[in-house]
Amino acid sequence: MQIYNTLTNSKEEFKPLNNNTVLMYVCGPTVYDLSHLGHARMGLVFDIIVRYLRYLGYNVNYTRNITDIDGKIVQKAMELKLTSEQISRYYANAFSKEMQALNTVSPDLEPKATDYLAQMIAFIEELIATNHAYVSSTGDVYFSCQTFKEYGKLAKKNINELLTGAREQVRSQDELSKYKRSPIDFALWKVCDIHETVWPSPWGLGRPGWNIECSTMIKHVLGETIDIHGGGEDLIFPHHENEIAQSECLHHKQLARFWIHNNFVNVKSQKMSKSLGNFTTINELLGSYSSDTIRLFVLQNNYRHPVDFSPSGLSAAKLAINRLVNSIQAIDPGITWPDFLKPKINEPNYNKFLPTKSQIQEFLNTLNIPTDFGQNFQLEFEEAMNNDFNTAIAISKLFNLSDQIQTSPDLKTKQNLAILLKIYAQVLGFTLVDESQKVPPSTALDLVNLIIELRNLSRSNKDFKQSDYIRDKLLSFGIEVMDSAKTTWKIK
RNA sequence: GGCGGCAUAGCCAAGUGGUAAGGCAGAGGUCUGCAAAACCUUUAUCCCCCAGUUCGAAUCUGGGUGCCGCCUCCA
Repeated sequence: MQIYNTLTNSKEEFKPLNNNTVLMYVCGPTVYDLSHLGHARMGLVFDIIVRYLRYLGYNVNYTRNITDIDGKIVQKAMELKLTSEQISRYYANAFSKEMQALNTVSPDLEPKATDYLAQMIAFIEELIATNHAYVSSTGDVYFSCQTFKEYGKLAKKNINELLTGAREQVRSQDELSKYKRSPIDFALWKVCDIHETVWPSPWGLGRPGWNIECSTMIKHVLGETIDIHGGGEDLIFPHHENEIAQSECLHHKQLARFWIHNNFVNVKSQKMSKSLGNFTTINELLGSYSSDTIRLFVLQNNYRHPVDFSPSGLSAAKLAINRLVNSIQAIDPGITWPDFLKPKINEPNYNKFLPTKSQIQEFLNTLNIPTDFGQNFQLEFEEAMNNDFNTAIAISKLFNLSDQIQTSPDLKTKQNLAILLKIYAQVLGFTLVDESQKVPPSTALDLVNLIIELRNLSRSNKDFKQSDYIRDKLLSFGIEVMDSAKTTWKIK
């Protein structure tokens, strides 16, 4: 299994530190607004990583934090005259629902910054005690970047260049830099006096800096060294760089062995972002496209390359998904699925128990799948995924399989290959639910009216045999028809 | 300015030394009372430009052009 590591800018063989257990932490959302496609991409990329690692048999501890301390949350709360907690709870909830609607596996742990204040303060105190941090004349606490000689190793930045860059650029921060020993030092604790959302600390009322929460929660939830740390590419600098600095200064241990970063969703080759206002929310998207469609659209691209958002791209993905859904119809409806493959969508956390390779293999052995094709398929699928999660190739194998199903002359082969397709689509998180015959309520109303109209046509033709048949049939569906001057109906 | 990335058919996109995956659109066909859907077949002598290394390059090296991201909150 090769994974591209941002730390070394190269693909490396992945092995967890401790046997079979993978400790994985992903930077989650700051909950102050609805999420957009870009957040969905982050969710989907790490969803695939968790799914596939579990498929390989790893015991993955998937932790994704919720940032519920942030100036933007405070600002929104003031605008709406609500508390920060109300705002963050609302949007954390919305995010969780959206991620579920996208059929992503839920994190095992979802720590919130507000639950780790004491630990953050202790963390900062230790950094001060070891001279990696200092209290400025304003009372704010800063991390002293120059005490960490490896500062810049993740983002490949040279500390001197950062210093010159900062001097030229951050003119608006002149005020601030007077209190910092170095312009690149970042805040660990900021004192402030907005009543609503401040916490007491040895340095006075205030809020923790953004970077300290992840270092602290990783330490307390997962440990001092984790296997995988992930997030969006824009977090590399300064956020992840700063996490490394804080944690490694304190623990003298590597914070994360593999750093995985996903690229962005672009709109007309410009980054989709809140600040540019060119975003489409996940909810809007889910109104027009299924989770499978969105998933295909995202996963057809390499996760380290930008995806260009376009309605035509999504429509293409929608049609493509149809082909897989149609091929699945070849499955014998009488098949008995093993427990681990049964849909358990109504159970909470159903998707945490993902089938492993060996479970799938055991089941496939009971079927009579032509070994030449079936085994090649699995090998090629895994070869693709083992190469830094090359979902584009893995998906193309799904379409190859679909072609095999359609062109195979033998019914049993068709059925078995369709089972193979369904299982491996599931490994990639596709549901392949056939939604083509889902009748929306408004259409149901139109249908009843159409049948009443046709029945009235029979009645006016004095074809009472047919009109009675329709009335009885409708009644058996629970729809009572009443003929007066005008025919009416109601649900009985 | 520094660092990083990208440039492949009409469109999206994988491939990073051995002769171009996959999806959409297009073309032809099967099916069909008509229509639609579905399915099948087919579609790049070539991978931004120039020079070089090599038996062999889209893939490596050097140079150039264009686009994007990070360096400031952002997945």
